[in-house]
This record gives sequence, structure tokens and C-alpha cells, in this order.
Amino acid sequence: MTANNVEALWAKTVFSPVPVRNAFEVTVERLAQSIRLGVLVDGQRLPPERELAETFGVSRVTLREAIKGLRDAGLVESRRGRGGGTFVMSPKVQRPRRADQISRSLGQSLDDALDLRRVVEPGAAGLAATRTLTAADRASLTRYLDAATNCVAGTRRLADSRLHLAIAALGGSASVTAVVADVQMRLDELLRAIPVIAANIAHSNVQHAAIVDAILSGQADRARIEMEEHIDGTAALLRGFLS
Amino acid sequence: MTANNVEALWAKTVFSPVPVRNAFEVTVERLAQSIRLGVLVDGQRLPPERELAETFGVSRVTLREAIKGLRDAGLVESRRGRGGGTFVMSPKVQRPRRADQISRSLGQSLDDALDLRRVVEPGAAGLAATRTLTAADRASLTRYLDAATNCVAGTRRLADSRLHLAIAALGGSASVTAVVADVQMRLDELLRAIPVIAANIAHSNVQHAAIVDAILSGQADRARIEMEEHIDGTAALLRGFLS
DNA sequence: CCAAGAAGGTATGGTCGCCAAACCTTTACC
DNA sequence: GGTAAAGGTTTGGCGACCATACCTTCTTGG
Repeated sequence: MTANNVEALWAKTVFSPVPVRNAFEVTVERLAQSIRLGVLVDGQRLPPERELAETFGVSRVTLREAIKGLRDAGLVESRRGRGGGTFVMSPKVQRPRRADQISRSLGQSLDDALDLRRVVEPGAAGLAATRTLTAADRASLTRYLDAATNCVAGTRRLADSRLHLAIAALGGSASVTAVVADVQMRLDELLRAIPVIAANIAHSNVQHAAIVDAILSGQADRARIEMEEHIDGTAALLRGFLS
Repeated sequence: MTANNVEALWAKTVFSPVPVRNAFEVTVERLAQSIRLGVLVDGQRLPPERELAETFGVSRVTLREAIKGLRDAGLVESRRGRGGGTFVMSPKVQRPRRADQISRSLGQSLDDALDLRRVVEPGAAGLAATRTLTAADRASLTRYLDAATNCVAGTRRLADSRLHLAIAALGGSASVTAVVADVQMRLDELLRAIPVIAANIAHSNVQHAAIVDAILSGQADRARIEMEEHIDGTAALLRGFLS
């Protein structure tokens, strides 16, 4: 085993490259992640460039470079003229790489991401269950559940991440939601690569329904436990599928 | 109440300023956080500048600016000549601001940080309990517990954060540890400002011992629950003390 | 049908962060 | 006293980022 002595792990963390990301990269990531996780949906129009540049706190030149990157990646398209703008295109169902290649390129960080997910998603579900939800929120949640349950082929992954993110958002903590979004993003490609097997889908749907039910009835412990089982099931699927 | 409608919260997150931090800032934060949380301890010598610059992936000029910042903040001191170097100085016990001022400056984000902590620290404790720990790790953990229990006045907060970080590190996930470090850092000043009351300290010590015991005996659920109670206790203390 | 307005697209010049490289100064040890 | 190992300093250059102004395309309303 790798020595996971506490001080050694700390040292490895402290004395590692500092992640410096420039305005262009951060902007691209922000938008690409929002599109890939389904926070921005197909056809949705982004705010005008001048306005968006201001809300992001970057210059219009930089924002435009980012948008160009998204256009090259096929995530948005731009139309000129009055009434034009930049519009989200649902991400192409790109032929996924072979899963073992993905997992090899993730390497060590696969277990890391799965551990993080195992910690934060059940916690987020539990948190959501402690909140007193408005009628609108309850309706939203049910709608996301339905969308994830009855969806046409090819949109399942998107509907799934939208449901998970909605649950996190209902917890009311922006930071918790951000961590969930991050971990969903890290595992996204791998989760896409899981072969579609009816039994697995059905099981997943049942678990989703149980989680939502627990949240709606305010049972925090149950919400956490159901989410743990769901996460563990997905992780086992992934691991079995990779070995 | 603020509308916490799911889509609205998503939109607020997506369409907010992108955090662009340059190499200098990131480097300062990395080192300052490590010192303030006790990952780097008093008197410890940092690697030589040329070496550290390379491991951080920044130029020596930039690294030196960061070190200058730390020196100005009284967190390190530099000695020249052979055998010299940059040495960590334990952070001055600065007279804390009045707690209500701190909490006002944190504003909204106080609840956010407390929610995140409530999600991630119990999860991290549970994760640690699932690991098979080496004898060295078990000894480390016990040592951090002892240090947090029997410590001279003024070093309690440092020993506490070291214990919490050690627990997170034993989970073996770098990302989980990073989130715990982040949340500890966000709440650090506030936690320092809690008045020292013997009964509270004693209670905290008992809880710490229970958490460590659960981890050492591999009881994940118990570890999580004990940590939840500890976190909730601290949060209640904070909130009561602020209102 | 045409002018106005709202959007994306382009061009320019300046500032600043960051870098590589070379060199200086201080100090401990042999 | 020389050598080596550290921090301290200087310089020139490149590229990211910005503000600003202007151009082009298209819709809409009078």
C-alpha cells in the first residue's frame, strides 16, 4: 500500500503545484460545466456579451475568447443581429472513449473523486431533507425526478445530474452545491460510459424515488442512507465494469 | 425568506463573478493556510526558494513575493547564508476582532460554511473509520488527540484544527481533506473568538476522544454521529455566542 | 420600406503579471 | 580563507488582460 501517514499526505498536498488558472480558462470551465451538467439547457440564450462580461468580471475580449472555445467544442452557437445572441446547444453524445482508458487517465484521482462523492452527496441529501421546502421547490424536485425516470435514450445522464444537483441546491448551501457540481463533473465522462442495462436503470430509478421521497417527508437520516446506497451502487457498477 | 427556488439558485451561481486568482495570491494562500491550520509548524524550515518555486510551478520571483507577503504578516522569517532559509513562525495570537464584527463581515457565507462543515466533516470521520490504519497512523491520531486535549492556553485552536485535519487525512482522499481544510480556514477566525469556558473545553475533549475511539475501532457510523454532535455543538456555541 | 436599435465581430494600444537568467550578498563549515 | 548553500536583486521580454472605439448583421416598428 502507499504510505498514507498523515504528515506525508499533508506534505504532498502542501508541496504540490499551485493551480493557476487564468480568466479565460475559468470562464470556459464555468460555462462548459453548466452546460454539460444541464444547468443551462438546450436552446437557452445567454445574456448579451457586454452584460455577461460585466457579471463575470472579465473583459469582453476575454469572454469572447471563452465563447469561441465553447463554439469550437459545439456547446453553443452564436447568431448575429438584433434578437441574436449566444445559444446553448445540448452537448453532442460523443462516442465515449473506452472506459478503461478514461479510468486510466483519471488514475489515482478516480478513487479520490468517488470518496469525495461518497462523503458529500449523502450529506447534501440529508441537508436538503432538513429544510422546509416551499411548494414550488417540492414541485421542482418531483419534476426533476420524473424527468430522470422517464427520459429518452441519450438524455439520461443529463437528467440524472440535474436531479442530483437539484437535491444539492435544495440544501441551500452554495458551497455544498458547488462541491457536488465539481464531483459530478469529474465523474461525468465515466458515468456516461456505463453501459445501459435495463435492470440497472430500473434500480437507479427506484433509488432516486426513495431519496426524493425521504427528502420530501423531511427524513434526513433516511435521505442520507438512501443516497449512500445509490452512490455505493453506482460506484460498484463502475468498479466492476472497469476491472 | 429568500427564494431558494432551484433554478434561481443555479442561475445565481452560474452568473456570478469568476474567481480569477493569480499565481502570487494562490501561493500566499497555500502557505498561509498551511501555517494557520498548523500543517506547517513553528520553526519548520521550508524548502529552498529555487526548489519550492519548481514544486509550486511558479517562478522564483513570484514565490519570493509570496514569501515577502508572509513575512509582512509575521508568518515566516528568513535567514540568509548557508544553513539559512525560510522558517515558519507560529502565528501571533492576534487580538481577535469582536465576534459579531467577524460574523457580519462573513454575512451570508457563515451559514454556508457551517452547512458545508456539517456535511463534510462527519463524512470524513466516517470515511477514516472505514480504513485499515497502520500502527503508525493509529499512533499519530492518538498523538493529535492528546495534543488537542492537553495543550497550553493559546495553542488550543491550532491543536484542534490539526486533529480535525488529521482525521480527514486518514480518510485517504486528497479532495476530502482539501475541503475540510478549506472550511476550517473559513471558520478559523470565528472559532478563535469563542470565549474559553472550562465546561465547553471539557465537553469538546470528551467528544474528540469519542470520535477518535470510533475511528480506531472501525465504527464508521458511530464516528460520523459523534462528529455530527461535535460539529453541532460547536455551531450552537457559535450561534448562541453571536446572537 | 427604411431607419433605429440590439446584438455579435474586429482592431488597437497600453498595462501588468509572470518568467528565465544572470548576478550579488551573507553565512556556515571544512 | 575558500567553497558551498542559501536568500536578495536586476533586467529584459512575452503574453494575458483590459478599455475603447468601431464595423457588420439582422430584426423590428413606424
